Amino acid sequence: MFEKINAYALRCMPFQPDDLAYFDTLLQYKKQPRKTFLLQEGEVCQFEAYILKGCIRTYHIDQSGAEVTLQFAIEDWWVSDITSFQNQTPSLVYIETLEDCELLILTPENKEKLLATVPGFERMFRLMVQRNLAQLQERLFRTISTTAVEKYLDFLNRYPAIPQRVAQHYIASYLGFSPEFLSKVRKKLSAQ
Amino acid sequence: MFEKINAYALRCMPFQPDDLAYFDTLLQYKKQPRKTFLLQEGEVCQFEAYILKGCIRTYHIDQSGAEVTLQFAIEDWWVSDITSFQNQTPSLVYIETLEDCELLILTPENKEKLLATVPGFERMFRLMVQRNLAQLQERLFRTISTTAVEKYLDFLNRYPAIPQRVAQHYIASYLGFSPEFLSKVRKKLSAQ
DNA sequence: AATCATTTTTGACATGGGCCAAAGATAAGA
DNA sequence: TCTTATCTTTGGCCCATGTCAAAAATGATT
Repeated sequence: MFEKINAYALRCMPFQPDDLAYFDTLLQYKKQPRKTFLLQEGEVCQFEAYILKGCIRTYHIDQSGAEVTLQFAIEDWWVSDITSFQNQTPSLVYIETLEDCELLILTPENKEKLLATVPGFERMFRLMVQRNLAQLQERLFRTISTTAVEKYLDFLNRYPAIPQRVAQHYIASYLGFSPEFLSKVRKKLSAQ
Repeated sequence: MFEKINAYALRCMPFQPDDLAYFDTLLQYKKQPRKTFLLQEGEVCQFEAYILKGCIRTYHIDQSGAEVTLQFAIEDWWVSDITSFQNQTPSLVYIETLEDCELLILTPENKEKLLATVPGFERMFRLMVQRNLAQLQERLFRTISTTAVEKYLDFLNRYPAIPQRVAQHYIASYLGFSPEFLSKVRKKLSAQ
């Protein structure tokens, strides 16, 4: 059950076996059925979840009621609303399973214990946030300065596993255009 | 010279006077004239700079040669390319002064010393990154789902001090549209 | 297998915002 | 103060993308 997540940790930092063993004791295994929410807008996020199995989407609903997808996550990724989790403030986003999922959950209390006991984990979580920030920055640049075709091709390159698993209109909402238009983009691309 | 930055630190964490005194010894005062670069694309960022005086812009140049402004920063803000700084990897951005500036510089070595000596500063820098991440997320949502008029009004609200200090076309490049179009947006708004 | 719900595709039409070029306005530097 | 460079405004035209509505395809449930 814990091999994958331990390997993830080791890629961030050379932990000792007993550090990892302790880490594992703080994780709660949880099944979460398809099309259910791990978090809804307004709630305070009480988890960082490592995905053993399944596919999850984080999204925001804007004033006009449209969904904007912030992130897709699959096996070997973490999902959370880190802002809400850290500050214990109400979240702006929904976190929803797109498939039946198996997760390992880290609660705020257990994270605190972990960091107090094995400070090396600070590094792992810092790297995760930093990676997030860097990716988000690049995504902003792309959102502002590339065309729909470029955005879609870039998405396929960057996340080749996702299109096979999630409905196309979710990808449109990630890229920032309408599902109809994504369909037209795809038609255009396949015509060549 | 250090009152403002010490006050900044205290807003993040209740430091002891001698912690702050030590912090101050690690900061290098630096003048930087208007229209010069603190960092250029491809360089590795060797600073986090606290702005005592002046105005700074961080931007990226995309494939087609267009500038996308990532951030404006004025007095009592920090600027850096944190991704490049932490990983010591080449930066994707330019950091340029828009006015004559006075800065307090923290180098990677001094930051390391600081964190080793006063671990409480971890918190300050973590908060800074986190705030950054939260803001960037919200900005992405706005970039995707609001109109040009809404973006501009939101900018005025969020950063009322900026428009008085920076050229309008920089604001356009922050909001993601052409300078001509921003001018038309402003005309439309003033007509009402 | 049949039905119902959800997605995707298509086409017609509307529009927000880009691009270009020229004219005005402002600011910087000598 | 004058000159020159930079920035902003304006107008015209164009195209990328949105919206709406309907049809086709796919998937889920009984």
